[in-house]
Amino acid sequence: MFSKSCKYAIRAVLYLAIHSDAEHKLGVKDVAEALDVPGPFLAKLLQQLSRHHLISSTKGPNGGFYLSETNARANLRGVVESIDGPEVFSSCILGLPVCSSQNPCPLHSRAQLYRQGLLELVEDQTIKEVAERVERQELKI
Amino acid sequence: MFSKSCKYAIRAVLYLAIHSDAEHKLGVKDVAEALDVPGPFLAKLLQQLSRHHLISSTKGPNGGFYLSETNARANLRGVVESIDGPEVFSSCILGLPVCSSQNPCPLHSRAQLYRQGLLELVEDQTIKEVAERVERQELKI
DNA sequence: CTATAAAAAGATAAAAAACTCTTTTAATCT
DNA sequence: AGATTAAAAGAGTTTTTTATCTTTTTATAG
Repeated sequence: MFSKSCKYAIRAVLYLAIHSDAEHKLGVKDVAEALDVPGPFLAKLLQQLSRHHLISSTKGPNGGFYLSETNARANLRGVVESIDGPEVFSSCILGLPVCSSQNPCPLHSRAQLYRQGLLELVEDQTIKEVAERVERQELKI
Repeated sequence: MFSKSCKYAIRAVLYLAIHSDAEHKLGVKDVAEALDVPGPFLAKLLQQLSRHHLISSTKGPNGGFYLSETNARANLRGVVESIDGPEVFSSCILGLPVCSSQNPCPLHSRAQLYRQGLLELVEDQTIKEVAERVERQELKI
């Protein structure tokens, strides 16, 4: 469903939500090791998220990545769209160039249901909320 | 969501459901041109589906691919599983190696909803039914 | 039984995604 | 100001997915 990159990105954002803030920034290495994902690759993803203002970062000593309060109040949709592109939520499930309610593919109407589920998945709770749930229930990222 | 291969496969199966039967077999080229997908690549996919008995084929003059009555009474789940693997319907949405109701990832419970939608999409109608709808409503494949 | 048509199989090539390494830039601390 | 730290940026490399080409097998028709 989501690309590998996107999965890494979501997990990294949740990790930052739990373990970082403006006073406690984390280096790429910290996050990469904690999540067991390739460091230099994750760096690229975090840079991309940072450029899109979905996470925050500063350079230099004591620099690193972190989630600002504002970042944490957003939901995961932006993260997904930033990495996999906005079309993951709208593109035709059969890959047809044109597919809409007007001109639907054979699976269009049913695909809407699953699409809705997907949107709710990333939209109906903030990153902070997900992160708090992870802490409360001691979930693994 | 589905790989490109899988999208081609679904469309090809629907095309066969509409335009072929045991007496009217189609060559790879016919299908590839009708769907505007790369011929040799589609050939591989059709061979794979044939090996898994999801579509039928015969060699030689007047040979080709077609859907038997039995093939057409199945649903699309087998097609998807044959190409993209069965795990598309069960693997963790965050890519975690272990993720279950016992040991859920942060998005697990909500992901179930979308997963359910996906399964219904491919399971709750037969290929024949989808194909008939395509004909009735003149849908594009 | 021979020629032919079409799928099956195998081997190869191109494109995209995933991953790595090196250099540059910008903060901070002494 | 100079040294240092860590992100940003750029330039590769590897792996996987997508696509192509060639040869082999098998069924049919003449």
